[in-house]
Amino acid sequence: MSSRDQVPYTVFMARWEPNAAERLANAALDLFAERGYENTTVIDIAQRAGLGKSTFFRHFQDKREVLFGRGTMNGLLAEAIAAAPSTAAPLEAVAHALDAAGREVFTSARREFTARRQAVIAANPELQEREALKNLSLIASMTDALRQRGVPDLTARVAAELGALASTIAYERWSQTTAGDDFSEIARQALNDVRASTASC
Amino acid sequence: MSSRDQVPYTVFMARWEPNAAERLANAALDLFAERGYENTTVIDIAQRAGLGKSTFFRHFQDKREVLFGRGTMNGLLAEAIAAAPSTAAPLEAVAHALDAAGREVFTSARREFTARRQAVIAANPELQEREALKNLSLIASMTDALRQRGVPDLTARVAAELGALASTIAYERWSQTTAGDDFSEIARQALNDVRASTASC
DNA sequence: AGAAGTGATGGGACTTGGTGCCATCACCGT
DNA sequence: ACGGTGATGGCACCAAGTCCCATCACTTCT
Repeated sequence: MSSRDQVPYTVFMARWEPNAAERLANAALDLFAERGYENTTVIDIAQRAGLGKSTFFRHFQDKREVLFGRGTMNGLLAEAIAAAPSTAAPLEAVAHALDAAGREVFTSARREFTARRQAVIAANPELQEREALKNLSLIASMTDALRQRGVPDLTARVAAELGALASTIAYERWSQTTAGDDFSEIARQALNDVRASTASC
Repeated sequence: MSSRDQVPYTVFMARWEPNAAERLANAALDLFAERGYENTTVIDIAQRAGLGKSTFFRHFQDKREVLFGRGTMNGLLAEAIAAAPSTAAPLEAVAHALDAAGREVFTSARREFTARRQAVIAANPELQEREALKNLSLIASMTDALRQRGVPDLTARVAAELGALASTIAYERWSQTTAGDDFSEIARQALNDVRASTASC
């Protein structure tokens, strides 16, 4: 308290700096990577971000959600599917969606960040549950978007499911490549591989 | 304490009656159906089963797990896939697995119970997360079982995923039928429908 | 029969996730 | 200078989950 008065205000005033949610997310990822998810308290996260416990829960529904940020993916994929040419087959529309994901989310700039995040998730069942649910939500969004294109119900579900599988496989390959390969290309290839595999079932 | 001595022993001695886990699971399903998952305390469940909180957590890892019992499904599906004739294509082996599930798990005797359980899950996101994770685990088991039959990696994943989708769809149809339809038949039909849909993608 | 052992249970203390409420603070417009 | 607004902090509180130890019913050995 007394030492605080001797130094420039901004050094200590994390309280009113902007981007509280982003600071919290970064602090969380750092701590999870350092000591693990279970050995990190919400209070720990808030403190590292220069905030309080209350503020954490004002920005995130729960402790897990801090790793899954603003779920902008659903809308992104749905819009990309809707924007696909009306002549495109279901899986081609899904390919458009994966392309959009590569352009907007899985950019080469965020590759390292995404990898760290994924490592944390892989190390904790609680986080895997949340991720599984988010994935279900993505599939539901894609299914809806396909239905609105006039795709029959069952076909829409199958296409969305195959798209999600291709996305998962693409992500695995993308995070293993050392070079700065483009996610969109990898995803397109993965989707073709998946489509080919459906034939040999 | 004093009143306990005045009445027959067995009336109050839930403590040493057998099947503690089963009693807990039944009590939990009842209470969840009555007041909802969130309005039910672990202590409530334990009390209705005539047990204590400690005992609950000795039988189940957490509050959610009480609805997902002994995960015997993984082994069942894996064994059924392994037992399928070596000439069977991947999806045919998966069909064998769904058949086994219909014979051992989704029996007409358990239809009502399964329906109540599913209604409770559908009403709560926390439980949906757990179910999503269990489903991932099932898919992983089936994928492994297929790989051990010599099925290539990607094909195994696709087949397992399509099988899981067929299973979900079959379950939806099965729980909607008023008659005592056989799950195995419905599942076989659902798998055929899914396979047909993959063609029109 | 009595003693010792075994396994399931009960219960309380404790940590943590999560909610609710209210006072406080910085900033903005009047 | 004044009041309004929105973000924050802190506290009290409940429930989930962990730990530890005493207790109890039942078994086995002496």
